[in-house]
This record gives sequence, structure tokens and C-alpha cells, in this order.
Amino acid sequence: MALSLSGDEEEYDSEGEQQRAANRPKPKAGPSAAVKLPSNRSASGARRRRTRCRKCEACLRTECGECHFCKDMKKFGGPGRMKQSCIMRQCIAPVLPHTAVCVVCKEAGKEDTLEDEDDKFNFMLMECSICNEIVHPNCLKVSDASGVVNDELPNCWECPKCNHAGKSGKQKRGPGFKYASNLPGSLLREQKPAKEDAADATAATAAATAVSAARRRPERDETPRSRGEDPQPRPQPLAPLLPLPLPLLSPRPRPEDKLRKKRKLFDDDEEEELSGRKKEKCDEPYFSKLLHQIKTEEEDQDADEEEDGDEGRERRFRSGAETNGSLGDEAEPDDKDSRSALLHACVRAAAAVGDSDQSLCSSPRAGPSSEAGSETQERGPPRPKARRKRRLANRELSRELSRALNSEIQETENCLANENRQPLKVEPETENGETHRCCDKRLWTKIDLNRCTSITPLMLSGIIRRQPLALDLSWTNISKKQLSWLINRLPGLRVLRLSGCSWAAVSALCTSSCPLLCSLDVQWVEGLKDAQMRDLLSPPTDNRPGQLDNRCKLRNVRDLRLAGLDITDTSLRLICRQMASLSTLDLSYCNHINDQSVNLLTAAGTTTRDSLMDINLSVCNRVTDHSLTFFKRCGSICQIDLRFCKQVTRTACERFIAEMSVSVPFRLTEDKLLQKTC
DNA sequence: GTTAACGTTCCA
DNA sequence: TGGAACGTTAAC
Repeated sequence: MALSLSGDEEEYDSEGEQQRAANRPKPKAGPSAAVKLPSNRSASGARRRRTRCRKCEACLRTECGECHFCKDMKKFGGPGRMKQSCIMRQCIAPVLPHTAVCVVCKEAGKEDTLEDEDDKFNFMLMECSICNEIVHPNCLKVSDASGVVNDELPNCWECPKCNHAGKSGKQKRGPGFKYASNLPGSLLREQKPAKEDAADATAATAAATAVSAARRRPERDETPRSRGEDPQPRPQPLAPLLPLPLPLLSPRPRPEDKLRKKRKLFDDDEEEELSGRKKEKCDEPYFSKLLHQIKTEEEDQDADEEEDGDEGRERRFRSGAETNGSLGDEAEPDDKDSRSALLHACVRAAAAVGDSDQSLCSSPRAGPSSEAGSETQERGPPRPKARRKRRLANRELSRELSRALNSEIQETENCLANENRQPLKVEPETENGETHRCCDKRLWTKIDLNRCTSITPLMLSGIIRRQPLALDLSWTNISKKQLSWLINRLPGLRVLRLSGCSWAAVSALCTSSCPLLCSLDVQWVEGLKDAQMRDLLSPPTDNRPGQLDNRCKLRNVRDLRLAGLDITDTSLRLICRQMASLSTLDLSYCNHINDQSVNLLTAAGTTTRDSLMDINLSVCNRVTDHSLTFFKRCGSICQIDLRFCKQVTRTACERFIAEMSVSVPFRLTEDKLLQKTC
């Protein structure tokens, strides 16, 4: 079959065969350089480069000016070599270019000209993620084959031909997935034990997917169904979900939303993880067990029986949502629909199948939904029918799985919402009586995940969407990759708390830029000693042209908390040198801190001498009365905490107060706790 | 023609 | 294996 190539793409294949020189400077690459197909790709055509949708939240943002890619841009003073989009602006749903045409009829997508939803699908351009061909499904004229719509990308599917040929689903991901791989879904892997099996991964995926679906679900329009639908017992009520990242309703419901044939329920954040779920791991044995059962039973099912049962079940899931959540009746639409979507997602994701309808909407705002017209499969003209894969048949199992997932989701959501001491369900009502959840930054200036035992991709994506000014990840098991991912996407972060985390994770600060950070808490970080402090405080090691920022990464930090660390004067020297704005310093429980350390901090010529306002030396057993004489040098000091310092006497504190009283009045608010009186 | 940036290649 | 480089595409 011919390809939908523009003229300059005709030579891709021949050029693509050429091997580039191994070393730079590379020879001038041919026109194929950017589009050469991977050698393992059984491609029959070149891939069309996708482009921004220009509608998604990311596309509508302005460049942050702070991220790695922004800094490379000429407009921000960089060399412009990397030529990548701002991290905050990476499109969630890259679309086919306007110039893309059907390889059969050579015409562009025509769905916008049609009213009927089936026709819309038939006449929209679909790009095969395996062979890359772009066709109108209607032009294939294959009625008995099956195409599997890829929910992860707009206008992407595995075409009937490739499906029929049994080509590998390994290449399911179409172009544009580099973004997905950067999203936090891919980060889950890092925090899971490698030995766990694939079934667990599927379950984890199901959980993430379910959340995703639940969150996405209300964004979509509802189509009342006239068919009789089996009542499905309502799932157990979920805890109210987090405010959604996107407006509840799309400005204009897109009819294409109902045309999806395969339901994977990917959220933008979980895409990567879900894509790779077969090999991924999960730390939830319960899910593993369930999935094992599900898979075993699934394989014993007769195909026809499965299909019937699944459709019925699908309708039942939808029924739950639609009965309760029509647009006009949205008192609690999000939760109800979300629950329905959640169940739907659980079953589908758990069984690693999906054939329900899915949106081909190019707008990521109308992301994957858990429901949409099964009627589109049941009526209308013959058209390539979505492939029906084997699915979960055991309803009880699916319910059980759903309950388990609900529980985890509730826990996750509670973690985020409760920890922020914010009501879970405070949603302003619109004039239409419809609730809106929002990610208004003003509502989420601080996100507190302190002691959350597990940082999930959902949490990470939730954090990014809310762009908090303060983030508390203390005593969590966050990984380096996760933290790095977060920091790079939180250019406005002011306060970061990593108390009790591992140095492995905290070391993400060595390579990531956090330019506005003014408060850093790395108390009790395991493994954080002088050498690590040096890494933390030293300028970026990247000295390539354009990377001119050789200042300390933490130069703007004013509040530094180092309690419980095995650091010595070596670190303090660096702090004095690099952190000119430091005003609050917590060195409590630092056993190596002594009078000489205080001498260093208050020595002539150091910035800390003048900037230091609040110092905590409690339980520093090597600090003696002598340190108090050093503090007399500090022009701004307001509080000196020497509580439980065995070698500091109350007498010395009182003497300090007496001597300072001439210029700055101090008092003892507690034993050995000196505070300036206002 | 210019600009933005996608997607591949290659290096550390 | 992740990230930088870069040719080329897509939009304007």
C-alpha cells in the first residue's frame, strides 16, 4: 500500500539505510535523519511526525524559562542546540500534521464534515502504530478484520492489516511517546522490587489507570442510553477524589469521544507505565493474586461467551454512571461517574484488554474515558470492527479487584488531600449546578506528603499539576528519579522538605535546578555527610558552552535544616561561602558541630555573620559556653537554640543576655533558648 | 524564509 | 541508559 508521504519523504528508506558516522561531527545527514524508522520496526512506511495539539493544558502554557530546555533556548540566553520544547509545555496529545492524508484516497481527515458518529470514525485519519500507514478506516474496505484503536494517542491504531498479520504489539506506541516516557507513570518502576511479576504490574497499572479514568471521566459528555441496561450493583462509595486537573466539562463535547474502539484508560501520566505494564512490577501482592486468578479464568473462556458477557458488563458499568450522572443531575457527578469509570477501568486494565469505545478526540482535555458508545459498535454501516480481545469474565473477581483498587485509590487521594488539611470535596458550583474541580495554584501552595509510605505516579502528576510553592516529602521513599522529575517540573518551588529521605533520592538536587528554592530541609537524610554536602552545594558540573550558570544551586536558600547529619566544619565552610542569604540554620543533633563551627559561621568576612537570624544547635554536645561569645558578632541574630547542649550553662546564657542588653535585648524563653525580645 | 520542536543517533 | 546533539519537519 502506498504511503502518505509528502514529496520530501519519498527517499526516507534509502537514506535511512545509511549509517551515520560513529563520531561527531557527523556528516550531513540525509533527510531521513529525523524520521528514519527503527531497524526493528516492521514498517511498511515512514512515520509522520506529529505536532502540537495546541489545545491541551501544556500547549497553552508559556515557557517556564527555567527548565533545562528553556535554558538551552536562544531566547533565554542558551545556545539553542537542544531544540526541545519547554518541559512544562510538552504536548499531552500530539496530533497528525495538517498535511497528513489517507494513503488510499489521498484525502485529509473528514470527520469534521460529518454528523454521524460512525461516519466520523470511518472518515477520520488513523495512523497505524506498527506500519505507520495513515488511512481512513472506511478506505480499507475490510470488514472482517479488526483494528485496535490506541487510546494513548489521537488518531492512532493498529490497523486491521497489522492486526491480522499478528504483528507485534510491542510497537504499539506510536510517535509522541517520548513524552509519555517522561511522565511519572514511568517512574513507578523504580520504586518497586524487581523480582515481582508481571501480573502485579498489570494490577498496579489497573490501579493507576482506574484513578486516571475516574479523574478523566467527568470531563466527557454523557450520552443517555435508551437501551435496557442490566443494573450493576453500585460500587462501594469512594472517597471523594482530588480536584481534577482539568475543568470538569469540555467547552464543547466532541462527538468523536464516543468513537473509540479500545479502552485502555490511560491517563497522560500513566501512559508509559501502562504501555509497559506487562513487564512491570507492583508492590501489591493482593493485586497480583487477583490478576493471576483473572488471567487464568479469562483464558478458559469461550470467545463468544466472553464477548457477550463483556458487553453486558460494560453496559452495566456504564449504566451505573449514566443512571446517576447525567449532565443535568450533577450533584455528585464526578464521584459517581468516577466510580463507574473506575470499575470499568479496573476490569479492563486488570485483564489487559480493552475494547470499549474510546475517544479519538484530539484534545487531551477530553482524555480517555471509561465509557462511550457501545452503540456505535452495534449499529451503523459496516466498518472495521474493533478487535475483541479476551477479557475478564468473572464478575466477582472484577468486583473484588475493583474494591481493592478503590481502597488503594482512596488511600492515595487521602494522602494528598488530607495531608494538606484541605477538604476533599470543596468544589465551587457553577451556574449550571455542575461542580468544577480545579487545580488552582492558589489552593495548593503547599503539598504535604510527609510520611506517605509510597509516592505513586498519581501523586507525582498531581503535584505537578498543582505547582505548589512548598512541597513536603519528608520520610517518604521517593526515589532519585522521581525527585529529579519533580524538581525539573516545579520551577517555582520555594520550600522543599526531604527530611528522612535517602541520600540517593536527595542527590537529585545535585543535578536538578531549583532556582527559587529558599527553604531546604534535609534533616536526618541517611548518608548525607560532608562529601555529599559538597556535591549539593557545588555549582553545576556542566560547563559546556551555554551552560554558564556556575553559581551554587542552593544560593537562594535562606532556611537550611541539617539536623541529625554527620557534617563537620568542612560543610560549614561551604555553607558560609555559597549561601549568602542564609538566615535560618538548623544544626541540632549534629554531633560534630562545636565551638569552632560557630566560630566559622560568625567569622569576619562571612555572609552568614550578618545574615544569620536563627540558629538551632540544640543537642549539639560539643558546643560550649564559648560559642555564645561568637554569636555576639552576629548583627541579625534573633534566636539561638542551645537547649540540651550539655556543655552550655544557663549562667553563660544569662551573661550573654546581660552583655547584649546594651544593643539587642534577649531573653531566655526556655532553658538555653535565647530569643530576641521585640 | 523563519521558528519551533519532533524524533533519531550517538556519546558519556 | 539517559541525555545531548542535530537534521529535518511542520506551521506560519
